[in-house]
Amino acid sequence: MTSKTSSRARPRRVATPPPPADAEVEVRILEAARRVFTRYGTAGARMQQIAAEAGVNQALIHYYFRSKEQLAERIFVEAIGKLVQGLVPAIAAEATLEQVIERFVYGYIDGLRESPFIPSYVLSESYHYPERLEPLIRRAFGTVPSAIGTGVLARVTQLVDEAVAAGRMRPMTPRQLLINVLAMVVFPFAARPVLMTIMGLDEDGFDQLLTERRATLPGFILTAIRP
Amino acid sequence: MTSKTSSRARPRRVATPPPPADAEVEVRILEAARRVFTRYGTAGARMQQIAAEAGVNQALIHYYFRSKEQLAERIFVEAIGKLVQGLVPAIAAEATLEQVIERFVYGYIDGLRESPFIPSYVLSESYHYPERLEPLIRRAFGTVPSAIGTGVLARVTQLVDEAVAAGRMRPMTPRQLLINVLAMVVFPFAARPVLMTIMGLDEDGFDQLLTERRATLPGFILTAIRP
DNA sequence: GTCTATATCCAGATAGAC
DNA sequence: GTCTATCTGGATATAGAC
Repeated sequence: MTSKTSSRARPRRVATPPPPADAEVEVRILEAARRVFTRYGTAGARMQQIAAEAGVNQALIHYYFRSKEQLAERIFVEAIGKLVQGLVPAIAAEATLEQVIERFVYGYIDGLRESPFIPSYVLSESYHYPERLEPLIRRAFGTVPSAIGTGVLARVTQLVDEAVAAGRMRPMTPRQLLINVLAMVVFPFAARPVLMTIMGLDEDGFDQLLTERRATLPGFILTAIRP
Repeated sequence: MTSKTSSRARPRRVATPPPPADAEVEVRILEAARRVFTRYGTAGARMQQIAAEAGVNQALIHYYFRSKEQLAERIFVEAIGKLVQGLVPAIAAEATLEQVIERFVYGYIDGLRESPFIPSYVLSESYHYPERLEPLIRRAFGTVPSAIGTGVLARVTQLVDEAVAAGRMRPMTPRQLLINVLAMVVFPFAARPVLMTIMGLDEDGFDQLLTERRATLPGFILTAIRP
């Protein structure tokens, strides 16, 4: 359906090494698309702006990526990947619940500070196109999306059971714990503009708030799960 | 600037009692607009769909609300109002920190369950049009936005000081506590589609999760602040 | 106030020269 | 591969009859 000698000018995307330096333009477009889509969302993004920021013209974007929709999907899948990648390794590590929580909080906050717009973008897109969510996640990870959740939850359950059995933790449903931790780490990023506005913070002020947060959040959570 | 005998056909909006039954169409449009804007966001919303859902034609929307932008602002301000209204009364009440937290969690979760899309909508719009946020909040409350935050924070500080002095709580910056509570209450709504997808939940399953959450969250928070 | 018809604009996408 | 020029559709907004 795609690899025939199509009469349309479309670059083949096959399992061969990428062209030497050819990729440069494509990369510039992708970077620009990342900026524009994450900032304005799929519906608000303009191909013209992507073209301008990439230093090319609109036609070239269509040459490389066919349509706005395909480009948008690509960026979204990428972003979802980033979000989940930060979650899984910390949780998979061989450690106690307390260590996992602490490492996750530190690691995820640090990771998000480097891409602070990802949470807002992903949540917003997921909300506006929920029906796309499942197939896109499936494409990103080659598995049913709920399998990710199930996998993570299974591991959290294991850690919780262990901690409860050892008397270090009071009983608690793993999924609520997971949501609590996720919420406290991700929410400040997702609500950033609102928090900045009602708290009267500028960029630096917000950054300080995050630093303070990183230092105090693990303690808060670990206290909350004590027996 | 608005009340002169303008030659343009635009309904006057003055401080007089609303017309008897005339308002019906306007209300239908507003309700439709609320549904469409909150669901698709300003950029994704279509005037045609609002017209269809209101059972009128596009021209009539422009007759009442002049432009898409003005209508969008109206809906957004309304939504912000709902979000903040749910926050302030619980916090203003004469009670201890523990009581305030418990009441707030119950009240806010219950409130959001009735308008479950408000958080996603407000966060998404705030992210995509951050520069509009301050004037809009100012218009909605007739005060500088940060005054809201400052007011809330002042009250939380008071409650925290009191609880710490009484030895019921370990020291903690009020703003981090506020963010923690807000995060845990709001995040599940804001991340609803993502959570449903990766946890493999349908509407009912998610509803159950919220019920479970309502029951367990106050305990989690109150444990976290213990000395 | 409410409608139909239409103007206007703008964005995504394509054609085709180089 | 990359460009300019252009097509086409769709969306907001207006004109004007009723």
